[in-house]
Amino acid sequence: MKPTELSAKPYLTPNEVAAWMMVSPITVRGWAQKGLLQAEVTPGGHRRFRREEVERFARQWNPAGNKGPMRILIADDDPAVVGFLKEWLEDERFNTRVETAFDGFEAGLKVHSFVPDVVLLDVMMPGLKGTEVCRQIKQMPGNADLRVIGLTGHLSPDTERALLDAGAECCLTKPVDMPRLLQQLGLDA
Amino acid sequence: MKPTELSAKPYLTPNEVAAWMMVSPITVRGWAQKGLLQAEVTPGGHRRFRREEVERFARQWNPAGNKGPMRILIADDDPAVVGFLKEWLEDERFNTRVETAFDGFEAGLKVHSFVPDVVLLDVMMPGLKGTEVCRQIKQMPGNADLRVIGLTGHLSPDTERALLDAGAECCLTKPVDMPRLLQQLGLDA
DNA sequence: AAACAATTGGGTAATTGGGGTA
DNA sequence: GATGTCCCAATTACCCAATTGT
Repeated sequence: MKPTELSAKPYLTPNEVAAWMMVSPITVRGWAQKGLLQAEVTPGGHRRFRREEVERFARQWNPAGNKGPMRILIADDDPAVVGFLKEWLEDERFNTRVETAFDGFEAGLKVHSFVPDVVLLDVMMPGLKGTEVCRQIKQMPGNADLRVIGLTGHLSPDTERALLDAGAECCLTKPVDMPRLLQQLGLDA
Repeated sequence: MKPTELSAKPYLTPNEVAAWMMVSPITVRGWAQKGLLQAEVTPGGHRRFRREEVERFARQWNPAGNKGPMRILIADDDPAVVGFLKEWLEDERFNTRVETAFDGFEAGLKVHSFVPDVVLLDVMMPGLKGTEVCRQIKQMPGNADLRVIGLTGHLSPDTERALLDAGAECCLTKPVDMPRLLQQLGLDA
């Protein structure tokens, strides 16, 4: 029997995480205790880390020197809009990773699990206030650099100002002018 | 052998239990030897574990923590309901930490940032489908043990069944019968 | 039925893990 | 903020013979 098919196990021990992150096991323990890194617990009280969670954590603590694909989260309740944007943005010419959210809850979850660089946010999603969402994102420690681009059908000067005040980078109208969006994202180079 | 038709078989082998509990088979053997985990025995002396028994054993060590306050996230767009629940649940007699979310996005964020043991979820929040939210929570790595208790004004058998299927623990009607809720949470002991 | 690979049990030694504190 | 150390419990590795499933 092969003792270590490390890539096969769906979970990692603290030691394995420590080795991967090039830190001491004690540090990993600290992360877990502070809730920064989510852990499962064996009946005996030892921690086990799911691979996905470790990867998420690694991404989160990385963005300092980040290279790699631009991570884009599209949050809109209209599947047509989402599909359209996703189609454009996943073009092979760009170096992007695209994730979608069709309601506010999913968007909130994925801000943490996907750790996007940019959020394309429908500011008129049912049950949500775009400005509030924007403010909440920016308010979270570590998310200050997360870019937010608002999308809306009817853009009044008031709502736009409110959005920008809340920390949004800009606000575009639907239907989306893709060249404009690509330029804003910096994908037109 | 097939990957895992875990939910089909009535009993589990030591290896399967080990994978489930994120532990090595040897550890499972240890649990069985100490009598912590009850086992059947084949004619040849190999152990077989009944599903119910393994679940019992797993829950014995996990449920809402043997240590620390119970972390409760209240997700409801009605400030009156939230305030009422928060007031009750923060009673000093209980060992609780209560956090609130007034829309789906905030709820999604706080599932990760607050890391609740239980979510009290208004299943009729604007822009949200309670069953979807529930499913998304359960689907996330590490959140399998997160309890979800639905709250709704009008509880139809259909919506209740859908919620339970999605992984909710139960569904209560508003106005909330607090003794009932406390009992469900396990705070009435 | 017979062969074969994978799994399991038993026992002991070695390693790892958690918590608290420096 | 990350790490070292101590104590003690939980988990794992390694030995080989027996059982299981195909």
